[in-house]
Amino acid sequence: MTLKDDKELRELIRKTALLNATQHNGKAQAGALIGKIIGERQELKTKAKELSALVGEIVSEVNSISAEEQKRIVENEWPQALKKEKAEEEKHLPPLPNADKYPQVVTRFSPNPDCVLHLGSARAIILSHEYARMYRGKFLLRFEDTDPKVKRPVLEFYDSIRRDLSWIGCKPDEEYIQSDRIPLYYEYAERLLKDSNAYVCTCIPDEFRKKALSQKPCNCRNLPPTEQLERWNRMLNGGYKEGEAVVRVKTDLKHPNPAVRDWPALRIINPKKYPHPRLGSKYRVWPLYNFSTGLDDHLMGITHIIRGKEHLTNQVRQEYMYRHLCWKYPEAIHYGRLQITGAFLSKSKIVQGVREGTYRGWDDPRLATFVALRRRGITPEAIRKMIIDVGSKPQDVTLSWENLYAYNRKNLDPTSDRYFFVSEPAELKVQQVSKAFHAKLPLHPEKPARGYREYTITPKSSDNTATFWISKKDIDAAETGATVRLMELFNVKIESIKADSAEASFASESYEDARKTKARLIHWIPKGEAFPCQVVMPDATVTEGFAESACKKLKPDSVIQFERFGFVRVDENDAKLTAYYAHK
RNA sequence: GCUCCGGUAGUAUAGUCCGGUCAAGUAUAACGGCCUCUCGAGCCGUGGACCCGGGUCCGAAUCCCGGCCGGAGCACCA
Repeated sequence: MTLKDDKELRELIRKTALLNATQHNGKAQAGALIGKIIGERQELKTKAKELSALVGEIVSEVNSISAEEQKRIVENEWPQALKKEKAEEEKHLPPLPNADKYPQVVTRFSPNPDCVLHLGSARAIILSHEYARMYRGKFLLRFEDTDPKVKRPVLEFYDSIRRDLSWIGCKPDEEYIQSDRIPLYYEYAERLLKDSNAYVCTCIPDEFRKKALSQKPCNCRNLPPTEQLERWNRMLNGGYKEGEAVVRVKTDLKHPNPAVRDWPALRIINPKKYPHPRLGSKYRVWPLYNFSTGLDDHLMGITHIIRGKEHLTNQVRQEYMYRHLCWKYPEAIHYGRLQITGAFLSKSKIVQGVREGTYRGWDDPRLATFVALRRRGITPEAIRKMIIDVGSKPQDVTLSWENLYAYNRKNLDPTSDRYFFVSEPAELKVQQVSKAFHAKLPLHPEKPARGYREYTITPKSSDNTATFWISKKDIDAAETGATVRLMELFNVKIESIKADSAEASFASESYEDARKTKARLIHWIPKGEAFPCQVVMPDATVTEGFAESACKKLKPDSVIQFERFGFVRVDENDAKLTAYYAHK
């Protein structure tokens, strides 16, 4: 039977075409239809050409019908089909490669303790931790502190990293410090030397580089193991000085990437001149990154390495060593660089800025360090969610703060109490207040159970006036003669405006009046109920003003919303309230 | 220069491996409206993208080739 005679198929095409046409201004498109039809009836794949002709025929029939008529037919014959369905799904991480080949997934985060943690490290941390959790595996912390000279570790950062990790919700299951494992690295160095898989190179670096570039071995490479071990001992006992000898792991000298050829594994650092912050002058031979990391990843049973793509060639280098030792290289995921608009995410810039005093400290609001984000009231959940959404792709990403704020707002909005903060206070004097008013302001607009702040406004008996603090911004926006509502209190009519103050008269009490006239709603603080407050903004400038007196009882670290101003985190609260601005 | 990697709306992401129900989904931002005693939240709606050029194919975001753009590595750093 040819397709042309297949009644059922013709009907399917007609239905699909009509549906398609009603969705696209009365004109169905043959290409899209063929896709849909084949999607539903895979067996037609081989007859695509024939099908294409048939679809073309039916489509021109359908397209010649008017749009109204098409719609009528569809509504009559397939009323169900017009309904749109929306599938909602929670985003999770894609599966890890070959996770089922290992008895347990083990991931690691391995920082050099030479700086505090920042958003740039968040990807390695959160993805490694999240994957470990997803597969009920283990997440290890490993301090890579084997360079006492160029990237010297600093004692305070071991602890700050532990704290930051636990704040972000990624507590490690185990912790290792590489500087405690030096004898282990020595053992493997000897083994590689003994097996002629490594050699002690005493060439001056430039000379070696020339040889390597021309794919030739240097004179040290082929010396016998006994000689290598003798040289090794000389490295250890001081027979060579810093820079005079280095252990190299043998690779392929013909490897297309010169950077891979016979890479250095251990070198000498003058222990007197460059003592290690933890161990002092105990060692003079220190492993280099590829050696210690490569060994540890295997020895600690790491199954999945998640790190930046700058490490791609390091994997190639390390794989040579793995072959020498007959080990299998773990799965490795290399993600792209992460930036956030306007912030420096490089350790060197952060360290330099703090040291030079450009920033006030590691938690300066201009920085994207964890401590700075924490101080501003950015929640760990928001950061985690954002990083998980970004995932582990090899593309570079530039995040915008707005994005982070949106995640954070979702966390903060339901839990933050509301208060009034008057920035750059200006005086508002209201006349003709004939009686005392009682204002009851909810702490949260959607959750009355959270309670209220209450203020009684009693006019001065001599002239029936009441005086408030309001923001200069609201004074600037006010117009003489206009009505303004003091939120949850009463409406006033603006009589006169000066630079730093305004006068008004009582207009009415009901909220309905304000709605009818579309009066602006502004926040206020009764004179006498003002509590000095400063808000440190994200650019480190300070906005001075008054918080309402109910804020006196706020505890440091709580995050609140100053209405019509933004979310802030209470930083200090004694004679004066100091808050850090998070975002609108 | 050499060696690698990557390019989907302003931003981020889904889809790419294995071509078809993708005239491209989602979030956020923008815009408009509704709701709300906050400029917050919520709800509804609108606009917005497959880097470019060829090729294969009935059919390409997806496969192939070329180009362009971006990034990383090329340390006795991690």
